[in-house]
Amino acid sequence: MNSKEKILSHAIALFAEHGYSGLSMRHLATTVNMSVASIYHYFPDKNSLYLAALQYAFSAKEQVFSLVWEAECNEEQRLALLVRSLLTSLKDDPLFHRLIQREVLEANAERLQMLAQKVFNKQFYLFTEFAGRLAPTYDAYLTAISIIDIICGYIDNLALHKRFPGWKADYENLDIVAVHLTSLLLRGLRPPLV
Amino acid sequence: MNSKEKILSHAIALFAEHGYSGLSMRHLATTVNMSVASIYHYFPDKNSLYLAALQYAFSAKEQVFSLVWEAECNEEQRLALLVRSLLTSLKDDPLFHRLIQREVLEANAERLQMLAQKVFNKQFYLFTEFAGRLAPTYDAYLTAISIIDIICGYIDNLALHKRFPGWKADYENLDIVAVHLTSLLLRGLRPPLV
DNA sequence: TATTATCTACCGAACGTTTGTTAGGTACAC
DNA sequence: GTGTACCTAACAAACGTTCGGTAGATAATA
Repeated sequence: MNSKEKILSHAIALFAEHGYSGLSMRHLATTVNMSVASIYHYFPDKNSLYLAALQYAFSAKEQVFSLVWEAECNEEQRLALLVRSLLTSLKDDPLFHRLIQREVLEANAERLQMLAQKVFNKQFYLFTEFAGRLAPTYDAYLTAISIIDIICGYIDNLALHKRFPGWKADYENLDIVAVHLTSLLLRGLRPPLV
Repeated sequence: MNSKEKILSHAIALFAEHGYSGLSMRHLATTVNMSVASIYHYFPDKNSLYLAALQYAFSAKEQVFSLVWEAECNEEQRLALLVRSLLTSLKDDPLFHRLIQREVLEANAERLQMLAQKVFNKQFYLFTEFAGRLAPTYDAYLTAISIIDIICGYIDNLALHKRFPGWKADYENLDIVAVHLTSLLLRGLRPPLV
């Protein structure tokens, strides 16, 4: 790993932890064992570094779901696989998860546009196609974002949910949660009962 | 509204927009038309001001759901009411929504504990009770957080979802979204088909 | 009632520190 | 000799915070 990649990978972790304005160039420089000036040798300013770190982080996640889309199974089994994969990949990579959360929260219109079009576009397209096959009775777009939101919402709010009275260790077991969410979605997306 | 409340209400808006480290005391002072020193007359430091602003914001939201819990209707109608109320109250008060999002994202264990126990505790209890009556077949806790997460997730990710190809203006119409989410949840929470 | 003391609400100006950024330089490779 | 990779040291600006003060209201005293 060369110096530029070393800076980027540390920047991802630190931006995820402290946010854009919460991370100083000196803090980053100390972490990567370099001088501040050396970082400016690779990136013109802090904002460019941040954008580069974002793209670097996302590029590594591009093909996470190819396994799901390419699996040879029926669409209900694919949903189970999808729920499990999305839950795990968000929970096992908290830095990436925080980075997305921060970006969705703080990004301006232009950056959100970039995120939607350059990073998630293809995956979202595959997602809506799948949603249409899984639940042809319903609007594929709404189906897709409902699946995404209930999964992401679970992980997003996990830290808070854990503090409510009644919490059991089971609820953090992704196998159990995945089964619960999958079956809820499967029933919910069946054609309406007359 | 006295000076202290004026400072707090502006602080809520500005912290929600810029985050803790993104908002300077000078910026806040300019916004409330006061000197920086005057703010320090009311609050000992920036951190105390932030905590005071949090509690001030949350105290106004305490009884938002009493209407839902007290409505005289069956539990399926109550779910519809709940989905509608939560969607609207998050979407119509984006400052409050952002403040929660930031807090869930950035808070340490201690602050999350306070948020869960001092702010949302009672509402969450009522929520799980309701979840148990609505879907007695399933785990009330998982039911409750699934309902919360799919609704909050929708609003949380709305800004991003809007940028995906295929987006229609309808999807921002809360009446339409509420109907979609309510019926998905109602079907999803029915007893399993054998 | 007049005077003095106390308190509250505010302010300008400054404190020392940290911020993003840059200028100018060294060491080594090609 | 030109370029890359890095450095120390400094810049101006912005940061959270504090000091010492003023103006006016309120209370206490004579």
